[in-house]
Amino acid sequence: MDDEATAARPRPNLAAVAALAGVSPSTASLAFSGSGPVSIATRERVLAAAAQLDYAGPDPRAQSLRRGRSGIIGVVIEDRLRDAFRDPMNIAMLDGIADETGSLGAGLLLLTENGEGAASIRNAPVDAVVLIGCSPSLAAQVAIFRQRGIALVAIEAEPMDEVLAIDLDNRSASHTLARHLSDLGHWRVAMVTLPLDAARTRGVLTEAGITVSTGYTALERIRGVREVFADAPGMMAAASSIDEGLIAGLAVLSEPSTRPTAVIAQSDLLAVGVIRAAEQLGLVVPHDLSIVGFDGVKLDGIAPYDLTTMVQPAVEKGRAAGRGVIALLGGEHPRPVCFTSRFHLGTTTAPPAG
Amino acid sequence: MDDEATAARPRPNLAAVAALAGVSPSTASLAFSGSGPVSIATRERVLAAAAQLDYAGPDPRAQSLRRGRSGIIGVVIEDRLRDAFRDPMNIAMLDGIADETGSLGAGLLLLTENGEGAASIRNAPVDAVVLIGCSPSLAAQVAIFRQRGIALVAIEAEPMDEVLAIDLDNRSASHTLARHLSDLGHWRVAMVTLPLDAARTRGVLTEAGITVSTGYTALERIRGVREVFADAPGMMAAASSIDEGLIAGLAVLSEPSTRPTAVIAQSDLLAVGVIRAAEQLGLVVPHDLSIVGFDGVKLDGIAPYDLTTMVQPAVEKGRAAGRGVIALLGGEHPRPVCFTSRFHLGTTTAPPAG
DNA sequence: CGAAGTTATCGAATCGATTCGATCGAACCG
DNA sequence: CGGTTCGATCGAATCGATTCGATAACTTCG
Repeated sequence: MDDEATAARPRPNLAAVAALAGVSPSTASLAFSGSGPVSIATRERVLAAAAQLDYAGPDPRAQSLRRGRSGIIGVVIEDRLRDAFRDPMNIAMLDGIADETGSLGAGLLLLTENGEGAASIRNAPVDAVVLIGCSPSLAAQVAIFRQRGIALVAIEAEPMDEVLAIDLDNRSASHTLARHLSDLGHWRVAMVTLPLDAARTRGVLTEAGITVSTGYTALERIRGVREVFADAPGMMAAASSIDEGLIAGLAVLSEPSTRPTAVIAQSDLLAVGVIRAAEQLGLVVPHDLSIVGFDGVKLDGIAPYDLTTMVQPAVEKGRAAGRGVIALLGGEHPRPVCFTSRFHLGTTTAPPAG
Repeated sequence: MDDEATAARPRPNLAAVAALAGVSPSTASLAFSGSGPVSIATRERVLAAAAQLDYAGPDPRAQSLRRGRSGIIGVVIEDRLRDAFRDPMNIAMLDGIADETGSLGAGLLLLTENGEGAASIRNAPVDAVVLIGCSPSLAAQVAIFRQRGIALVAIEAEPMDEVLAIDLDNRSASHTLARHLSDLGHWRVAMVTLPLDAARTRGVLTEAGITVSTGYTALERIRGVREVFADAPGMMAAASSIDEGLIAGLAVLSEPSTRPTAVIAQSDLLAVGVIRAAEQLGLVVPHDLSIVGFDGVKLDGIAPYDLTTMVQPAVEKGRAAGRGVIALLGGEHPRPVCFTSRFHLGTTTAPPAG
């Protein structure tokens, strides 16, 4: 009964509508798309026939085959959505992309690179792809998309051929932060970094680890710091989150003899975690320990700190990526963009106590 | 030069590969899909030809037309991604959906219902759609998808025909919280609710507002509370966030003469905001004011409270929705699911002071 | 050695719409 | 009044793959 009701009602197609309206399929198509000369009477007849048949409009699958465009933009996210969306910067970028590409029609397709997700990278019917953040298998992904002839935009990734780069001044921004601490008189400075490799290994930052790293953003930020503090040690976090900042912060601060007077965290969330760690160890910020972050996340609701940080235009980065996608699809050759971060002096930095 | 390089390289299709390999397109298709008897020699010849032409595999657009399936699952999100993803529950659900539907192939397509997004609802090449949370235009959306013959799953929405419901025990869970406060001796209890209408109106909860409301979850939670406190007043927030909780909290608590002894916030984030409001007004939680939330968000990193709340299985809800999608696409008739929340006694509730 | 049964391959129809070029009729102009 | 032009409509090809039924070759068994 139920099955019959469902199965016995095959979706009508444009040809059926055209037949009922007494016109050819081509005319019916014209009537729907609005492009091309169709008399008002005919159009209304077609629309009436469509209504009578409960026709929902042209099948997007057929359209995308014929037009060679699906209207879908892919966004490649790291393994788990949960992890990716924990970082407010990623959400902001996604929002910016959605803002600009909304007019294209279909929407944003979330693609993950893990396991069975590889299939999604190979099979997704996307017109263009935005690569958010750096991924271990970035090169492999880019190769696949290139072979498929799909337009590519990468946010904060190493420059690559045929990939439109949307970059951030990670290195000089980090330099600015380091310089700020240096100016205050700090010289024992440690870093808490974003993940450097695919495995998101926690632990001490080593030169070997840097060499094989695939984390472009993290690397650039390290380089910026080391332009000022050439030997600054570091601790790698497994993600950009408060929890991870706490873990890394405890590791960095727990040993009093090697305790730095300032910590440069590669994200605001990590910085908040480091502050927590400091508090747990009885250190007063900024008296005993200066802390800087990166991103400019609004912490109003999250933590009662005014963090010294570099504010980056995350939504704007997403918008630029979205505009880049549109330009590429329009056959243009947009130029790469590099955004600059703005220094924000908060209350978490001060001259070293000693 | 560049244009020539790009334009002069039309993507090869399966027919071209077949021609080069000296077989028919049908055989080449068999060789790629692996379904059907193809001799090893032939398959290798086809694959070699594909490699030679730099063929990236069957075009997903053509496949989806032929097969009638795109492998894409749509997820309808409220207006702005930013707003939707501010709520950890939504992220958790999305993650659960992704978990279960990952095997389907293409990925999750984010659909928004605003302005031009309406086009995306009408045109998205999706096989099924998960409606997350309640939307003002839910009925209209459902009508469109139904007409298009797209399988529907709704998380926490009013029961509708041909829509698989994944529900939560919002009413009885809220009853439990209210009962908890009642048992402690509270009788002047106020609510801070999730948005009740499309406009996300802030302000005093009115009976008229309840009547025209489209916010299923918010309504159910109100009903649960009013089973215990029949006349409990409320303040509507514009979103589930700490900021909004602060605003609503200040509104509820600022007038000492009408100040409640307990506040039932409809989400943990709202509850944290209300606690902030209480602190700003010099009230001590839980001595001067008891506060309960809803959701069971991990606040470890966000706020130093152990909130009394109902813990809901958000990821599991998403998983159930994902399984529902798969079942529906498999032609099954899955039964609706209703999850239950678990009471968590924290340190934000106590008997009233007076 | 011929009938029955496999196995590999091919042809052609099909999915549903778009679009270019052709056609037909009517209005317009000299 | 005949030729031209413009507008509306139609036919047919096309997008790229999948899949069913047919065919051919080849094995197996009586």
